[in-house]
Amino acid sequence: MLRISRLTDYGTVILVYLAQRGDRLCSASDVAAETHVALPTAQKLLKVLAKAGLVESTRGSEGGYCLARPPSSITAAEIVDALEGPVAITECSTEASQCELESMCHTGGAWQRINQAIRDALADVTLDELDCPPPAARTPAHKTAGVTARQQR
Amino acid sequence: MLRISRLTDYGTVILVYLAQRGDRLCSASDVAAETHVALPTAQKLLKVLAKAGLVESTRGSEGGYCLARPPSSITAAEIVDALEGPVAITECSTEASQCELESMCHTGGAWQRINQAIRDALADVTLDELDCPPPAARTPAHKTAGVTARQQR
DNA sequence: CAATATCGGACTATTTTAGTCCAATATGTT
DNA sequence: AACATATTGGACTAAAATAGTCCGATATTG
Repeated sequence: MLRISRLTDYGTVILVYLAQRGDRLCSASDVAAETHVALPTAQKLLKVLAKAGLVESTRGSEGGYCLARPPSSITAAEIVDALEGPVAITECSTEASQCELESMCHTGGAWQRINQAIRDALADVTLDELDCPPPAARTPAHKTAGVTARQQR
Repeated sequence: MLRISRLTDYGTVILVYLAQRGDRLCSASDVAAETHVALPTAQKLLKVLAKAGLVESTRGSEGGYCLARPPSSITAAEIVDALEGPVAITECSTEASQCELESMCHTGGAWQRINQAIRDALADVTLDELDCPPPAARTPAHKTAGVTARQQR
């Protein structure tokens, strides 16, 4: 259905939470408790985010995670890239793969354009914008105004 | 990885082929042979596309499929909608679902905006634009210029 | 009436995604 | 120095979405 994975969704919530905490370190347990993401899942996500360089980790007692950069410099595109790999609408956008079977593959350029447009849209939103529902302005004409779902398990 | 499903990819190829054929009827076997999509899969896709109103079907001997509307009036958004349901980046964009757990769901408005941007990008591309690599103009600055992959089975 | 082709649904297999767990390592405290 | 706490890394299982297949029914043409 052309959606981001649940893990990416959870990961975003976690990042938003870390953004709210500022520079203070948060253990994985803290994050899980506050965001209502299952602990093992939160641990997994924090590991991935750390490897991607979006959060920094401190080991040992009193250790924990915090954002590696200010929230205004982290974009949705980076988050998606970190959690589910580079955006690639069509299959061959990433790998060479066995295409061009007799050059009958007429679809191509346009999907690349769409892909780029999506990337642009993602790059345009930063973490601090994800923090809170829009400041009453922006684009108020949305039909399905429900808030993002999130379930415990 | 935020990609369209393979079926949607195949479906697009099929629609492009039908567009090239103009008003002439094509049997599912024809389509499968020409597009190199497995026959049962092509049948399935054509059924879905017919139900969505993108193609018209004629039964009986000498029957087949053809586009229901001119290619310039069919957008990528419609194709995606038909083949994998409405675009909904986040889980609750579609159903009410059990969200707002203690109103700690701060992520919301921004994803809706991203979702809308993606829809706009999809709505901006029509079937005849998907037909062929871009007419040398548009946005020539794309890095990954590979053509979309498609494999037999 | 026979041949061809869509229609509609059910069904299986495959792949991707979620989620869990455990041993190892690092840091601070007693 | 030893212990408690917390990250790290990888492997592993379970669940769900996606792909792909098949069959009987229906409609149309010759």
